Amino acid sequence: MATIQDVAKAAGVSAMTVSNVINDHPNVRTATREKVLAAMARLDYRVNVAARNLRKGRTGTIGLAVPEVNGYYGRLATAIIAAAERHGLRVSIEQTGASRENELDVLSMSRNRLYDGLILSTVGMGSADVELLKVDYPVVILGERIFGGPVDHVAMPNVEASHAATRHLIERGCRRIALVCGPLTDEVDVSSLRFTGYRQALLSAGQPQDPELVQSVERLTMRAGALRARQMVENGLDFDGVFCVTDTVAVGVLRGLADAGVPVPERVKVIGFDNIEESEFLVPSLSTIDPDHDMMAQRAVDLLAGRIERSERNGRTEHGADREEFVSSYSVVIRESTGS
Amino acid sequence: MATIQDVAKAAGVSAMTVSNVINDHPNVRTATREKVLAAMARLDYRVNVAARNLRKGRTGTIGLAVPEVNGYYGRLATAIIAAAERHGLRVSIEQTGASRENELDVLSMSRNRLYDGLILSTVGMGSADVELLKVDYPVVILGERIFGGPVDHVAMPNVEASHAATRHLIERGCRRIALVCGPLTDEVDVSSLRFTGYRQALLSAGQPQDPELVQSVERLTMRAGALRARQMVENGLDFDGVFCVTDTVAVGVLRGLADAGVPVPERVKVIGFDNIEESEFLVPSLSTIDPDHDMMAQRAVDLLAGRIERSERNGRTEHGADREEFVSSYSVVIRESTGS
DNA sequence: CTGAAAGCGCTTACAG
DNA sequence: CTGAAAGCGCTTACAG
Repeated sequence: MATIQDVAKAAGVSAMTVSNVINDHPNVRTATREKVLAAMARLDYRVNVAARNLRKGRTGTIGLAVPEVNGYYGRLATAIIAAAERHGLRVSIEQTGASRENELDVLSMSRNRLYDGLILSTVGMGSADVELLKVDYPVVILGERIFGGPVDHVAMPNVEASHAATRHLIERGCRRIALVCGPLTDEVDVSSLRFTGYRQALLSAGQPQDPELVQSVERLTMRAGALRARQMVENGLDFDGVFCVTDTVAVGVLRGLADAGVPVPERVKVIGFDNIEESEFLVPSLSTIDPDHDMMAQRAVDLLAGRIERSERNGRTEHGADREEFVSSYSVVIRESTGS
Repeated sequence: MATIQDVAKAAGVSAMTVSNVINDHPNVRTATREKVLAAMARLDYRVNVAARNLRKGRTGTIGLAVPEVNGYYGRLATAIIAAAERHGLRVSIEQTGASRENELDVLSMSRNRLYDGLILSTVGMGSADVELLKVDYPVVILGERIFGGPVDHVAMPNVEASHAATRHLIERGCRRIALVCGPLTDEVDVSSLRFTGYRQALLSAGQPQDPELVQSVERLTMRAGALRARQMVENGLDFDGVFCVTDTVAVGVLRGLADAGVPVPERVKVIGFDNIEESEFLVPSLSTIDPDHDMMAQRAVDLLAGRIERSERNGRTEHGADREEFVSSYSVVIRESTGS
């Protein structure tokens, strides 16, 4: 593997001049540049990024920590990679498996200067862990659970959008609306926030809040949704609408209702949240909330890139003061499952 | 940011001893080790990975180049990240967008020693590009299109599994089986290979091969599948079975048939390929081919890790001679769409 | 069991 | 427009 020294020798110039050519610095005579380029081609020279990183103190790579690279997070990751590319940044993906421990691990790993910054999708960490976000490199939180922390935050309008989804069911004539959600906690997680929006909508409409209608499943998977929907029908639960806190679990709910012989939307109307790709093509197609994923991704990367630039100029990562909280826009997508 | 020198000074030892502690080398007295660990904790020391990489000549990171991180490739990426972790390797994902150019870009980028090796999912490159795979670092090809190349290769049993899928439809009584596939080429791409399996099955069963039944769409998306299925019915095409070359396009086909009022499986039976997560929960649930993704991922990473180790020992990446070609196993998953 | 020193391959003030 | 040299922060033969 040829080094910059080899090229310098072959071209009859100094290493610095080779470096100048590589980095497109202006002060190189055309003739010199060409000599160097020829030597580089001849020796099949490739810059050693590890050496450059060490010298520059940055790697040009950001970390993206998500629970997994599937479904919703796959879509998000795709958007983030695209946005990072526009900033000339590479993305390295870490899977956290939604565990608090792994999320914290990622935080201390990245400190190793492997990444110039980190986009962390918090699912396991709670607001009690806010202090641990005070690391000495740029971090952007993407998701719920941590608000008012020491770093930039990009989130969805969970409460408002859930309110709108539930209201949509009410407007379609539903009077007994079930909620299928994950475990409800005191934390500001996805399920709890969307539950709040659901409750608010019922309240605004003057509908009674029957605890039996709140169907919490352990994990928001298709399988869990299918199982729970069947149980709801078998147990004789009286309901004519379902707000599912994710499209993924809604796919299962639609399946479970079909298994139980309940026609959607005739007898029960269903709405989800996320607008994953398949929602449009299910039978019946799934009404849902469409948060602006691309904008969230773009924003998260922009914020991080800004932090990286500033911390480079200052030599320090600042905390507190000027942090940003961005909430994306959303729309209600009306399809067959709510009787479009 | 504390360096190893700072720690050495604080602990009253040499940098080398600190290094020995960090890397768990045996020859350190317990008392010394503890002094060093205490100093590390006090200074909040984190190893500088860039420096270590430069010194070691490797990064502990492998590249994974896939068209996108969604659907099928998301699942694969998840499995690969898990497998790499077992080898102590980090994974950096590059999106190629299925273009030949980007795939070639990734090949030359990684040469920059950013990655210790590369898993490349070829979708755009063709067999004409085989020579370009002769790079001086370990590469494993994951996918079709390039067989007999200079590097290890992990593939699916496309022809055999497609044969089995089609035979399943025949056994269910289908006599006019349509194929929904991508563009058919002379290359060994997914569509062409699966088309071959389809044709073989028809041949074995003594069924006529009607070119009208081969429905090639530009891109294998849900939308394209839905549109094409509707057109097939509207155009009065006579068919009682459909083999879709991917589950993704099959989701669309099921939707399109529903739009056209064609009951599945009563009038038309449908089978896909890939066994993506949602296939089980569609209405009707989708019969499909389940290739062993986890095994493919595991195998690809094992092969790459082996190459990395050997090229480290030899200081050279060998080509040709001992390359491996691994074909995964598969099973036919029978569900409602073929009238289970 | 521990240390002094070289060197991995770059980039960048500083000179000229 | 070009060069000599220092230094980024590690690891590792080589000594002792």
